[in-house]
Amino acid sequence: MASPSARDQADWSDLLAGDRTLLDRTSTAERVADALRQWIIDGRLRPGTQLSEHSAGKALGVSRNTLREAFRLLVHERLLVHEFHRGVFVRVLAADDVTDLYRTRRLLETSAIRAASDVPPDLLAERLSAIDAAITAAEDAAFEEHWLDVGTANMRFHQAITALAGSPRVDEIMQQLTAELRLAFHATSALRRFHEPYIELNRGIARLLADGEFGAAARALDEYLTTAQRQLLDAFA
Amino acid sequence: MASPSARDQADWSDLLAGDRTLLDRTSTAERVADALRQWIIDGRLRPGTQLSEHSAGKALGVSRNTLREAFRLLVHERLLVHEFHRGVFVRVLAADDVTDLYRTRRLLETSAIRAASDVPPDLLAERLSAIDAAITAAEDAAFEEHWLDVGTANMRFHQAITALAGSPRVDEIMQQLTAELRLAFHATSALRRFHEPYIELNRGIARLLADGEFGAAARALDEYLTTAQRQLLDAFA
DNA sequence: CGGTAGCTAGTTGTTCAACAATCCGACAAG
DNA sequence: CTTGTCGGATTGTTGAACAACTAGCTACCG
Repeated sequence: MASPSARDQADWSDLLAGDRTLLDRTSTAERVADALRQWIIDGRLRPGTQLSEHSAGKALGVSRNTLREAFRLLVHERLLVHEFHRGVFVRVLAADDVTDLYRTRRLLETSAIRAASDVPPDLLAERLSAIDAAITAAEDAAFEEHWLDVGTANMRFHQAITALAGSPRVDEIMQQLTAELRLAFHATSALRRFHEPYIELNRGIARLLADGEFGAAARALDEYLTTAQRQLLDAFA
Repeated sequence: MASPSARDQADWSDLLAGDRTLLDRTSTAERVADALRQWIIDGRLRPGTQLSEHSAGKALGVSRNTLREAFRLLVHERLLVHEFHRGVFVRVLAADDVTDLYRTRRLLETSAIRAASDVPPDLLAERLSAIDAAITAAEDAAFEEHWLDVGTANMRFHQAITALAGSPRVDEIMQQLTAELRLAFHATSALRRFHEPYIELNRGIARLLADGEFGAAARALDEYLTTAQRQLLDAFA
């Protein structure tokens, strides 16, 4: 018990416990849901598309029951809508949805920034570097003119912002919101014009955060999101 | 088209469209999920209980597949946990979960209060009256010594607080958080001592809101939640 | 010509039965 | 006390079957 080898074994079990969740997640329905989610996020499945159980099941090589379980998961994430006795469709966002998505984002992101003032310095530095990494990734992708990747990196910037709150639940909520937002982005064809100008604004906000100007950063982000929302709503009409 | 009967028909279709969502929600899996959710929230299913597919399916009179769909829904709401090849269990909250739940609540509720300053007066009055109604319900239930109902009314108070943000998504997030919180409450046997003292504090916050003192109300709620969190964490040990 | 009722074909909702994969406890061996 | 092995029980997944429903077509009637 007090021997060195016992101590090693305790360390092993801790490490294994951390990985267990990753190894266990091999359910067929979840993998199907992962694939569908990726297809929707990438825009390979356009909003409004109907996913028939028979053809989708045959295409993916899974049974109807398994596929229905996967559908349920994505319906709960709001990526699909389920109409009783009619089928499931890739969600089509309405203008109201965009408004509410941005309202929720604004609330979460600005609160997370304000909560950052209570974070211990070492943790804060770690989270700020995650924000910087996302911006750098966006800059690199813009240089190579991969506008879809720019969008992905921008999303990761905003997720890193909410991660300042240090809450797993808030992180998951934000992840779901960003996936939902992709549905809106696919409505705008000009991805470049939509994503490119925000990289610089993101850099500015990161600078304010690095200087500890949390209030100013929150205000800047609030204004920023209002602009983005308006631009996206315009593209809807 | 312009005849009175055509107008009547238009009115009918509007009315029917409003009810359709209620009538359509007759999926067996969802009704099963509703029943299970209620049992968990009421404490009839204690945290840690395993729900075997066979016995639960026989008890509810539904097939295994339908039951599994219902399980998926509740797993996604974090009321159940699913362990691969082992089964589903009523969630057992850890201290970390309670901490994170309160962190998220604090973020959402205080932000919603701060957002209330931008709400038009007539809408604001409506939402404030919903808050008052919840407090009154709690007072009545306390008078009759129905402590479970006091807890329910208190939850509704907090949901009414977040409703100040005016966002359907925030409302849904909060509803899920409160359901999850019930799991924690069932760990404390002394429901009365836990819920009763907060009624008066709620009333005080409502008064601040009615006076337009949003900043003070947010600060009071923040402190309040910190106290409640500590009390709940103590009950966990 | 316009609209309505009924019919048909195809899809979804739900159940059932079967088999494979996995977990769990018990028991035996070192 | 740990390690292997085995058998029963539970879950994961599939396929088929039937009921319930939707949508589009047709024929009929005014």
